[in-house]
Amino acid sequence: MALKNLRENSYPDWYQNVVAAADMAEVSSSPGCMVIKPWGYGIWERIQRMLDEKIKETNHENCYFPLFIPLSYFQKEAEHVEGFAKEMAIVTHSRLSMEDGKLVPASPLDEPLIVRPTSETIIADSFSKWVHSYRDLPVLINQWANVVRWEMRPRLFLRTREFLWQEGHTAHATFDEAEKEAETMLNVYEDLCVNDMAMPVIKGKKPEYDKFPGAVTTYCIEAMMQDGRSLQAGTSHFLGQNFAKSADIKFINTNNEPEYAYTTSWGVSTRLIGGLIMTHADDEGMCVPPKLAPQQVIIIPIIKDKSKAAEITAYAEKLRDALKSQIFAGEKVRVRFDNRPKEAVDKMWEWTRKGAPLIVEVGAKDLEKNAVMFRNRIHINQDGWKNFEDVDVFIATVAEKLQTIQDEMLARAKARLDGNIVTDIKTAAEFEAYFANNNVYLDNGGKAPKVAFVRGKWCGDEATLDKLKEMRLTIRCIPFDQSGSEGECLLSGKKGATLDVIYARSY
RNA sequence: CGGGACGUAGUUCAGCCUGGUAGAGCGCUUGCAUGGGGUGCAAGAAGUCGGAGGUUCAAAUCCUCUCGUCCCGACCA
Repeated sequence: MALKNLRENSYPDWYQNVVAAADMAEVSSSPGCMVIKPWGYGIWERIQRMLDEKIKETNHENCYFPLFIPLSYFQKEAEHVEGFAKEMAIVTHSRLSMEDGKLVPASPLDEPLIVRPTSETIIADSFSKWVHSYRDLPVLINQWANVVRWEMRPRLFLRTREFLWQEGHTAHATFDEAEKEAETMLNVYEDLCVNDMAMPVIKGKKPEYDKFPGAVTTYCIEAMMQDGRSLQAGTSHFLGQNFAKSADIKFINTNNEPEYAYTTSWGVSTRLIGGLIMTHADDEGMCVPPKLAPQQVIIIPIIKDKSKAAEITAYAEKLRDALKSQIFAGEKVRVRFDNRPKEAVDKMWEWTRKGAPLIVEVGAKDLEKNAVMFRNRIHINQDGWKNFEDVDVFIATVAEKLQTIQDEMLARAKARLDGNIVTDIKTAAEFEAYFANNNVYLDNGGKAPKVAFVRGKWCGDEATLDKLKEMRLTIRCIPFDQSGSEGECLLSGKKGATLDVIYARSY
C-alpha cells in the first residue's frame, strides 16, 4: 500500500505526505517554523559533515557571528537595503513586564536589532577591522547558522521562517581572485549535490534582475524536481567592492595605495533536503542516497519461535558488528539493529518509508543457511527488491552495494534532468504554444502538471519580464555552457538574441 | 499579504444545514492467535469540539472577533 497521496494526483500533498511518512519533520506550534525530527536532522548532519569537509579542503575556516544585527548596519549598502526591505524579525524590546496579569514588552531598544536574514553586513563590519594590508588577505570564513526570513507561506524544508544553513564570506585583494572564489564554491556545491546527494544540477548565473541584492554576479545551481519544476539548490555571489565600500573594508595594496577589498558570499540551506525528497522519493516514501543516509543498513530480526530469539539476536548483533567494520565512501558503514518490540513487518515498512537504502531481515532460516535476506529500497516492487545472499558475501560486498545504489540514484536523476530539457523550441510562438496550459506532461498518465525546462534564447531586455510572469515562468539561469549562436528571443520574438537561458517553473 | 478551503481523540475525518448524553477508521494498551510484502479476533484507554466574546433554558452546531493550518497567487534559500 503506497502513500495516501500519490505524485500523479497532487505533488504538494505527496511531498508533505513523504515528509510525514519518513518522520523527517513536522510543522511546529511556533508559526511558520518546523521541527526537524531525528531522521531529517540526521540527513542534515550528513550534509553538514560532507560539505564542511569540502569547505575546509578549500582553505576556509569556521567561525560564528551574532544572530542580531543592528538596523543601521543593514542600511549601509543601498541595493542590499532595497532587496532586503522585506519581511524580517525585528527585536525592539529588551524585557517583559507584567501588567494586569499579562506579559507585555518593556524597555524599548535605542536601535532595533534585526534577526539575521543573512550576515553580509555584520561580517563585513568585522572584516573591516581584520583587514589592513594585502598581507591580511584573503579572509576565508564560513559559519553554520540559523537565519530568519518572515515568510508568508511556509513549506517544510523548502521555505520556513527559520532555517538552517551555511554561509561563507570571503574578502580578497583582487577582482579576479574574488570572482574565482565565487566560482570555486559553486563547484563545491555542485560536487555536494551531484556526488553526495545524487542530485544533478545546472550551473549558471542569474540574470541581472534576479541577482542577490548588492551582488555584482550571482552564480547558482538549479536542480529539476520530479514534477519538472526547478529548485535553486545553492548560490554563490561575487559582491565586487560593494560591501567593502559600505563597510569600509580597506587595505594597503602592493603599490602602497589604499584599496577596497573584493568580497564574496555563498550558501546552501536545509532546503537541500526538500530537493532531496523531490528528487528521490517515490510513492512509497523517502529514498535516501547511501552517502547521506543516517543509517545505511537496517537489520530487522524475524522471530517466529520465541525460543530462538536469543540465537537470532546474537546472529543479528554479530552481523551488525561485522558490517560496521566495513568502509563505504571512506567511512564506517552505518548500521542499526532494530530490535524494538514491534512487529517485524511494521519495522520493515517504517524503514522503507524513511528510505534506508538496505533493509536486512534475519530469522531462523538464515541461521540455518548462514544467509541473509535483504531489500534494496530503490528497487521496491521490482526485481531486485528482495534478495538472498550468503552472510559473508553480504558483509564483504555491502560497500559495493551501497555504491551501486548511490550510482543508480544519480543515474536516474540525471536521466530525468537530461531527458526533460526541451531544446527545440526556436520561436516565441512555439514557446507560447508549449506553455499554453499547465497540462504539459513530462510522462504519460500523470494528472498533475509536469513542465519540462526549456533551454532557449533570451534577448536580455527587462521588458520581457512581464511576459514571463504572465506565463508563470522564471528564467532559472544563464548556463555556463553557452552555445554562442543567434536566434529568436522566446519572450520578445526579437531576432539576434544570443543568450541561452533555462526557462522553467520554480519553487 | 490577496483569493479559496478548513480547525472535533495521537492521526484522518463524520456530526453542524434543522441547537438537546461526544462518534468512527487507523494508531495506542492488554490478551490470544499470527509473523520473511503492509496481520486476525477480543477487550480497554483516550477529546474542557483551536481561542475569546455573544444569542439561548441549552452551543461542536447559530453570530462576531481572533489565532492557526492547507491550497492558489505575490515574495523568497
